[in-house]
Amino acid sequence: MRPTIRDVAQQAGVSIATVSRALRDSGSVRQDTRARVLEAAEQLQFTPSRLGRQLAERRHAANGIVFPDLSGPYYAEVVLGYEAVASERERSVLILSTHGRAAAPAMVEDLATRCDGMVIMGRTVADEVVERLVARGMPVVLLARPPIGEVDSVNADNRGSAVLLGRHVLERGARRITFVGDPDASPDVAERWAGVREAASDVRGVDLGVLPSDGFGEDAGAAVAREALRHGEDELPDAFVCANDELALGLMAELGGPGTGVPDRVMVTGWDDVMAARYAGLTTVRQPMRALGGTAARLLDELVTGTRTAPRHELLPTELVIRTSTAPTTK
Amino acid sequence: MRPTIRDVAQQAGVSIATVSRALRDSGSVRQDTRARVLEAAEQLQFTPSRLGRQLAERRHAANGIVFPDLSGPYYAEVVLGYEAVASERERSVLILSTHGRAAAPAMVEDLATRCDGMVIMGRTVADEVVERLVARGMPVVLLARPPIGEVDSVNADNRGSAVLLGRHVLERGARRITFVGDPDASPDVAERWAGVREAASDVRGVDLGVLPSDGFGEDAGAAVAREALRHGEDELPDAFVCANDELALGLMAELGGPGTGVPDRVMVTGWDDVMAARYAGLTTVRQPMRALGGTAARLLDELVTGTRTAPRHELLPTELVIRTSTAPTTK
DNA sequence: TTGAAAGCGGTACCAG
DNA sequence: CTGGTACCGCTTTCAA
Repeated sequence: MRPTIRDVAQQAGVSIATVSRALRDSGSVRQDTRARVLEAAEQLQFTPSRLGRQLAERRHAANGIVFPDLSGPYYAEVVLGYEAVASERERSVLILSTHGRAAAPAMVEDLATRCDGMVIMGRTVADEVVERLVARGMPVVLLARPPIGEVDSVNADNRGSAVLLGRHVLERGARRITFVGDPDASPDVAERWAGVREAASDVRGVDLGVLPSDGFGEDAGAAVAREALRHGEDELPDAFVCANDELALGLMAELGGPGTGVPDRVMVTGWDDVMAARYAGLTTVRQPMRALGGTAARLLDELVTGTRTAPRHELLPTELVIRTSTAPTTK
Repeated sequence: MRPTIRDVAQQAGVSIATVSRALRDSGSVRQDTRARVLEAAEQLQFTPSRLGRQLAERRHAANGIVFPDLSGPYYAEVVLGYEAVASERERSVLILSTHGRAAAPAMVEDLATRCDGMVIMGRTVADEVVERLVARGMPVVLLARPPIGEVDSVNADNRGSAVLLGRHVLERGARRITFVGDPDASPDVAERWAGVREAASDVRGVDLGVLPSDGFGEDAGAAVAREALRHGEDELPDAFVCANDELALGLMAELGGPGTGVPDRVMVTGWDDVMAARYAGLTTVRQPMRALGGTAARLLDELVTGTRTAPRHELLPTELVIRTSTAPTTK
């Protein structure tokens, strides 16, 4: 059995109160008493029980983070940024991936009982679930998800970058533009679609449509491409603006390269700037993923420690990365 | 203040013992009593305190996982596989990334006080740290790290795949082979290097060397390539066998493509099969990353629940993925 | 079937 | 400076 504070007290010939004080440098303890306690603790290899301490302090010293999935480079980087800041602040990190499971709300509620505050990402649980948590006093920060009332939020500037991206393809001469990806599937995607629409509205004669994909993987992109090609080349738009890089990469692979495909017959853009995007020459938008996670951790910490009460909504800048998939067409 | 079990007891007009029994379906409680309790709990929106429960049960119902970093697709997938299995088993997941910080041992020790068992990946902390934890009775599973005594371990078959990979480039005609990556930096890499050596030892006239890279990123690969080119083309080996895909991709980008670079002048191979590898046509080795995490979670669960005591060492199969970076040379 | 009470392992207040 | 002790919120044994 692991030694308890009582064992140490006995060994050192003092009370448990003194042991507690000596070990945590709180209150005042005479030098030699402290020394005796420390020695006893050392001898017994005593480590205070986290459980006992947590109960007494009524805090977990842990934060949660809920994300839909960890696949792809995006979420992993965000979680990493979160973990780095949280552990700097002496708080452990509990992760929960919902995978779009129906039980997600229950899982999130459960997680809430194990931490002092949590970050909730994107499309994981409904707003009602978030509101219930907040109502119960749980500090919450939303990440990659539009603000809900007074709840803190951290987002990349999807809208702004989408406008820039839209203008970019318009400048390159695209007039028939198809947005690929389901805006209803994620708040981020909805913002991107809105931004592209905004850019298009500044130019007349633009033919803009949306093509909901079946998911956001490469195969979904490939499927979209095949479907588009099936309708004949004349039906092809000038540019496919995709909701993320995987879609775009799948699409590009199917459409073919320079000369007869991308970018000469049709431009393609993505979002996220994954590593493969560089190798494929994909024009895309880079997000500060680490910073998104880090900022969320910081905001949450302020909430948990009570340093701040007024809600904050952070919008982090993104960067347009122009590559060959939108190179000036030579046709 | 959140309601406690006492509030519910009072509201329902029973003792806290009865509330506990009713809520957790343990012991026997009369139907109508149970109903009263449930109603009271509902009215008060009572959720049992995890802290109280954990202390009483003396368990955390949480598992930890320690990894060096979450960058790159590899660790993220492993963690995801781990989380999926753990949460299936009703155990929360605490993550800790050491980043190679000097404080890593302390962080791991700290994590150990917050969970019932933990998975320790690769090069995060020294064997002594692991042994100390195990000696103290903490269930531990090693992941992507060679077995230590009786401690459970889960690994991909690095050695075996490395042999296959080595034979592959030999078959393709390579005789001067350079292994890129520092075998001392990670047990996985050491195994891969050993496998390549083994393959080479079966053929005579092979000139095999190792070139430690400065890290495992694309820039490290690029640096290696530049250095190699600086020595003149005659000094170039027939094949660069890289410890991972990022290295290989950085290397390839610098060496140039078909005709004058890869694969005609020099072959390149990687490890991991990241998404970009497909687009770059990189021959590589695919690991069952999700399964690595999932298996570790399963083993750990057996240890924590006491279902199994005999140590196990799992070796998961990997798959050689041949692409154009080792295409038969035409020179 | 139910209640009283003894922990679980700490923290922190209050006397001395 | 130190000790005694009342919690923190729940689980579980023991009697009734």
